[in-house]
Amino acid sequence: MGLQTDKNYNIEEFDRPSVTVDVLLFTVHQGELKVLLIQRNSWPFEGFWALPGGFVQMDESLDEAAKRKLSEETGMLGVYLEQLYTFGGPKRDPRTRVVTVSYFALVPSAEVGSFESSDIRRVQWFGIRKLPELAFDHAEIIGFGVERLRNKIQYSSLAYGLLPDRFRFSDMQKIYEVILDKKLDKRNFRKQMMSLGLLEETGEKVVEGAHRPAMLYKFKKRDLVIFD
Amino acid sequence: MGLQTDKNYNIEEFDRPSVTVDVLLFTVHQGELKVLLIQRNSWPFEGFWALPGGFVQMDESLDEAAKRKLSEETGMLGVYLEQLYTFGGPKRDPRTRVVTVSYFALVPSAEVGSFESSDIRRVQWFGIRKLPELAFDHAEIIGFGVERLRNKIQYSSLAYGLLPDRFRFSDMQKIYEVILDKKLDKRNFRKQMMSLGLLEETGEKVVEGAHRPAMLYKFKKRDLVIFD
DNA sequence: TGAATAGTGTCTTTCAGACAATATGCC
DNA sequence: GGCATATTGTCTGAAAGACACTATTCA
Repeated sequence: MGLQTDKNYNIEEFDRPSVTVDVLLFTVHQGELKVLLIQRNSWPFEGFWALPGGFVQMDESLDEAAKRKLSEETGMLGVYLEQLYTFGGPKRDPRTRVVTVSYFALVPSAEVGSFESSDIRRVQWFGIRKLPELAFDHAEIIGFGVERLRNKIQYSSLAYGLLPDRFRFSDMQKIYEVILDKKLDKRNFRKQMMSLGLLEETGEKVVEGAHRPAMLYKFKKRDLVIFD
Repeated sequence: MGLQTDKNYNIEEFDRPSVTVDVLLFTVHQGELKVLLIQRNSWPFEGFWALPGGFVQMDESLDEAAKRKLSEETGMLGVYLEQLYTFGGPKRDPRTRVVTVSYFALVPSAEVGSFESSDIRRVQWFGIRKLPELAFDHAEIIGFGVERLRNKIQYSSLAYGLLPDRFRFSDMQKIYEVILDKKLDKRNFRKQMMSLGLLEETGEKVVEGAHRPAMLYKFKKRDLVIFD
């Protein structure tokens, strides 16, 4: 999938790069870490999948641009966004020089499938081990984001963004196991999480199936420090 | 120091931001954490101090731009650079929209004073507690960089960039103490550093003054993983 | 009562932090 | 010998990791 070129496009016509934002939206669903992608419907990389994103407008901050693009392209609102890294190799976009500021976001599994796209392009979640053909350097960006996710989850209450308001301890443990790609010990995991002092019991229980019901927990405050 | 404006400058003439790089060059010198600044000699913020940096050219990567700018403005070569964060508020530069990708670099104290500027502007090190009036949002960028420095030093062999080839344990300890802004215990510090397995004795000793000479140490490999 | 998941405690090892005495060289 | 810095080890408390049994519900 070599880069395409277009003779009608004069790269010298512009003396400054374009600036875009790209958003890595992660979730854990059905035991897999997934990222949201959008299928491109125009050159370049027509038909390839890409991260939601687009040009930064002159009167909005980078954070605002990321929030806006995520909302426009996926319908997601109120998602916590964090700047990840800026990619700016001179050849990463065949149209012109494009510098992209990547962002990183997390949503609970329940949101999967709840987005509404404002245009005809397809929007879909992909397991990070089963990615389709990706446009631009988006494979690299996703790799970078996954790496960051793995690092951060160990030192922050990052899982907050991936869980619904109320959840079972086993739900939370599964999320950690999927991201870290290893089994964790139930007792040690509970000890660690509780020692952070961020969780509280709700008193509610989930009765489902032929086994002891699970207590539901929630994070103590809405204004948590989600990332370090 | 409100933002200045220039009626001759038509902000609407451009539909895309300019992209710059700014380099935070840190060192520890005489018991202080210092950052290198350059005095501006033109509008805007004429006479104010600013981080070395400038526009990214169309055919160079962001990393290359940072390296080039550092070299052009300070004469420093072969310095390890790491991308820090991208600042892109719509009002941060009164000329036009400017998105700046900040970089982070470290040099040993011995390099202080050894730079040569290729133009007339003044280049000078400032202790981070004694900063002059800064241009743009550079105070914020420096604050961000110092924060990152403090965080990283605890989990990486970051001090490598701040030390000369051979150094005493007490040199290294002083650097940690300055950055973390607290006294450390000699014995515990030595234990921790040695347990990383990155240091080795050189066999050389420094004889200077009326006391026991200190052994010189060095980092084991040139191709260290300097940052996590 | 068997199947399935929830929930709990102890022991060991490891790491961080507090803490003080001896070693070496110069004057 | 006195001074200045270098070098070294032990103890304690906290946290991480290994490890197995009991509890609850439903079929």
